[in-house]
Amino acid sequence: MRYSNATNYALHTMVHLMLQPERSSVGVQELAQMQDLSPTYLSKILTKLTKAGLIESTPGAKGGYKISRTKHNISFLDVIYAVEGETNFFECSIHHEGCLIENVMTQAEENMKSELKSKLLIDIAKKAESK
Amino acid sequence: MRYSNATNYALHTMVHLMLQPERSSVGVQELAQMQDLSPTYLSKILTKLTKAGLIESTPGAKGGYKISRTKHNISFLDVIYAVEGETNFFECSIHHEGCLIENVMTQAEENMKSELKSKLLIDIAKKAESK
DNA sequence: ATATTATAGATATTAAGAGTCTTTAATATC
DNA sequence: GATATTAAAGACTCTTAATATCTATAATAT
Repeated sequence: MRYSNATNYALHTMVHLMLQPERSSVGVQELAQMQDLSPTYLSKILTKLTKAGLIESTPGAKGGYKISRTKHNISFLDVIYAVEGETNFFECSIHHEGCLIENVMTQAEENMKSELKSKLLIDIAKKAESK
Repeated sequence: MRYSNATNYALHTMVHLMLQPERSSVGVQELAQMQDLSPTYLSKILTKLTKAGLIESTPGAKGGYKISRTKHNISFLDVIYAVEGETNFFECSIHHEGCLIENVMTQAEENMKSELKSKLLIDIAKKAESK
């Protein structure tokens, strides 16, 4: 199993937006170019981030996308959920109560997600900046 | 992202085989019926487990599949790797050295895998037995 | 009014997963 | 040795999700 490319693009975009001075707006054109993507495709991903409240969009001239002013401490998990939805890695197809296998898999998944929830984009942005 | 159904089937089959008295052979017919699968489809999955050395197969009358006599302490991760391959959840498409995002994702993935490596099928089988 | 930029919807393409069918090879039993 | 049984392998189909692309529409700044 793999995370989608979309998740990868979203994470890179978020860090890039975090690095903007004053967290000002950047157009999809520039964001797409940066990652060698078509603007229309990236905009689909960015709309998901917008709906999740992670970024804000303003149409029109001088518009674009910028980091949300209201949502702070955005984590890796926030971005993943926004792009991929809050689905589970594993679900037992044989629906018997309290499947022991599902229990183990779910526990492992939750630990991973808990870790990704504690990883904040801002920390990555700061690290990237200081390089 | 999701683990494949095949992984689910494989895990259930492994536990079932663990529960056999003397760990004797079971035919794909019975294993498939148990999970409401077609035998030919399940056999594809079982062949992967065989090649990975997790189970042993004997063709012919009274043949079937049984837990490997040589490989002990089979973990959840062993089964997952056998079925899905040892792929990574996340790979940065922009191939720059030491991508900070990839680092975070890889670390989280490794922790999860490390946990799944410590979860042994035999323990699940024992729990299931005592119910 | 015009240029710019995001959003939405329709559509096409590709890749992977899921599953079936048929043939071949190996083994046990008689 | 003949026969029945069972796994392995290969070709093939079907479905679904991801990955896009294109066009039209709505919102905003100048």
